[in-house]
Amino acid sequence: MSLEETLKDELNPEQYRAVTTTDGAILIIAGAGSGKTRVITYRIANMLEKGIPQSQILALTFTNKAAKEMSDRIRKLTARKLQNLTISTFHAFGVRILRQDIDKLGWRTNFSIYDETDRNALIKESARELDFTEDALDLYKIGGLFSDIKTGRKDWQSANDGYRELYEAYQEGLKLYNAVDFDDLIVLPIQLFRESPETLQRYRDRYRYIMVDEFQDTSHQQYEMMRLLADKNVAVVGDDDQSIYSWRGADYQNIINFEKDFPAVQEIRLEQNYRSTGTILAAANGVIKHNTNRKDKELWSGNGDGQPIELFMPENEAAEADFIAESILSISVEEKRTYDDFGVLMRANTQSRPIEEAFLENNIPYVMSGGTSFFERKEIKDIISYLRVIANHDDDINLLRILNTPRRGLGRATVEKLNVVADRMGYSLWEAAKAVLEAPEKESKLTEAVRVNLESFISLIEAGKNMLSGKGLSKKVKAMVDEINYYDYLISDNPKSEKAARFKYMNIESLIKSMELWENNPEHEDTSLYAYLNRITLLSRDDLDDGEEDKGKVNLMTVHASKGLEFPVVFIAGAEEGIMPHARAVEEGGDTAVEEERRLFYVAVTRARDRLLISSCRNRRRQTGTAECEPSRFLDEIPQQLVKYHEPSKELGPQDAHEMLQNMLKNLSRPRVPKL
DNA sequence: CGTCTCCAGGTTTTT
DNA sequence: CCTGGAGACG
Repeated sequence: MSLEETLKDELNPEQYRAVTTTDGAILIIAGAGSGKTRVITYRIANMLEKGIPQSQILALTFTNKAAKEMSDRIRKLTARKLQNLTISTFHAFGVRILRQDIDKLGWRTNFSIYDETDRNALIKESARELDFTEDALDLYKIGGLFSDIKTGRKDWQSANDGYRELYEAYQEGLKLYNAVDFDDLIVLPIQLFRESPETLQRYRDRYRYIMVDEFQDTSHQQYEMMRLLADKNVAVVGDDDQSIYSWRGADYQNIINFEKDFPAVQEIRLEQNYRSTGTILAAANGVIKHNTNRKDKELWSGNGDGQPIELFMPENEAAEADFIAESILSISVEEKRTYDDFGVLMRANTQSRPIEEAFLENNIPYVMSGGTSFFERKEIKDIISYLRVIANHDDDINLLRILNTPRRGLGRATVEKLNVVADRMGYSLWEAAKAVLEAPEKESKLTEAVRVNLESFISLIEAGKNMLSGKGLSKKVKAMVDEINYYDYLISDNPKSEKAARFKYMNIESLIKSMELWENNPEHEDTSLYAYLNRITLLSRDDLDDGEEDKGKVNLMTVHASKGLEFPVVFIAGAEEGIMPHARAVEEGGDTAVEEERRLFYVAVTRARDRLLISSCRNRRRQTGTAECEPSRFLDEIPQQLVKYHEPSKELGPQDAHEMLQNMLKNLSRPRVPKL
């Protein structure tokens, strides 16, 4: 069947129009489950089929996961190699631009990208230099303020002016260390485009067709970046009801801006839901209509009613976790489902622990996506820091991190000495270290031991230049990890538990493993250290390329991470006041925040295809002990006839439940994990 | 001068 | 639980 026939066959009239309208500006309002991903992928496949070169197409997404999913699907659909097609997150696209052209803004192209941890370290460092009083330092708040300032969400006002000097020091630090932060990945390309029209024109000439997914989640800055790039063929896809990133600057008013900036825009609305049962959809509609500030629309479904939504009220989070594990085991048998048919959604990463424990106990394979990123782990950050410093010697923040990790006798006093030189000369620490070592003995004032240690550190980093080009990055990294005796360091650093040390070492091994997979993937042409680092900073753990390993496992994730995904069976864990809506959001943001929390709940509900199970604990452990919980207000907004309540099964303690499960397991013939 | 040990405090969501 | 900081110790 030709693609044309496939399109006619598989798409409804609106979808068909969205797919085949390739020229001009298009706004696609796509409700949950309305086949949005399908429309986007078919649209791109169709463009390729029509002979538009891959290189002219740019698709911008919000998460790496979405980008990956999109290119996987297009690859399947077209059976082509997609070497020149650009499907990327806004941030990754920003990196790409900066890697090419950041020299025009005064950085060097081997710049480092600072994540939250690095940024905090830099703020702390800057504060120290300015003699900021320690108690005035709430890094969380200051980081947020700096981000708001940088992206133009806030101006300096009397209330904030106290931090102005610190902000300027922070900015100077970034430049001195040849580093940029996450906001810069969007802000600097815009600045570049403004200051260098030729550069902008180059990109405009190249990307003739632009598409933006999850448009409701774009920030003003991201919108601006898109607007500058877009010539006339630009399609944006979004759903105001699924806008859940306003805390990060997302503003679905961009939809209105879009209509203003591209007056000839055609609007296409996709309101038929293909995903969920009528019951689930009715619940979702019932909830979302409590929001006042939205485009009025109602999704409809041709699917049957399906089963009622099931609501459980477990005693506490451990019982909740047991309930989820138990249900997965029984449903997978009764309905012959594989583990990857299940999605377990939660509001916050903190909820994952008991659930993971229950999965482990019951031998349920699972993947946890998002969450404390793999790359935030100390041991991983340490190794990556080495790589960053090898790529960019002037990266003080990462240099400070590894200078004495593992211990090599270069402590506070040495750093202080180097800092003095660095400050006086306007050097980075690396330059300062080199200068101090080259200076005559008297000048340097370093003890002989320190001198030797510093020299060997420097030659270690310089030896790393063999990673900059050529092949076998993973091998070289492994050799370096051995060379610095990182495993011994882990053991001495975790004296209580050799197990912990080994676990951390295994994390490093899986990092190296993923590196190996990455460099052996024929689609990745550039496998230099730079290319690797570019990619890594913007990734979270679930983006790690571990091949097919994640297939056939239960999906555990935050609601935020679940956007754009669907599962035949969905659990929503922790549907309690204080969690959903989150107490913090209610405190800080009032009604608007509750509306966003409601959209979040709406997103969670609409992930489900066939079955939706919601649990609301009656008690939950807090830092300070156990607190009683009330069911989430959103539960009351689900029409009651759709819900089947389950009384808490008090008599069945964890012990009994465990026994019951063991019995069940014995009776099962093994292969529940699907063959790949 | 560097390292070790103990203690407090912390997490909403992500690039 | 895990990280980071302060202060004691070698």
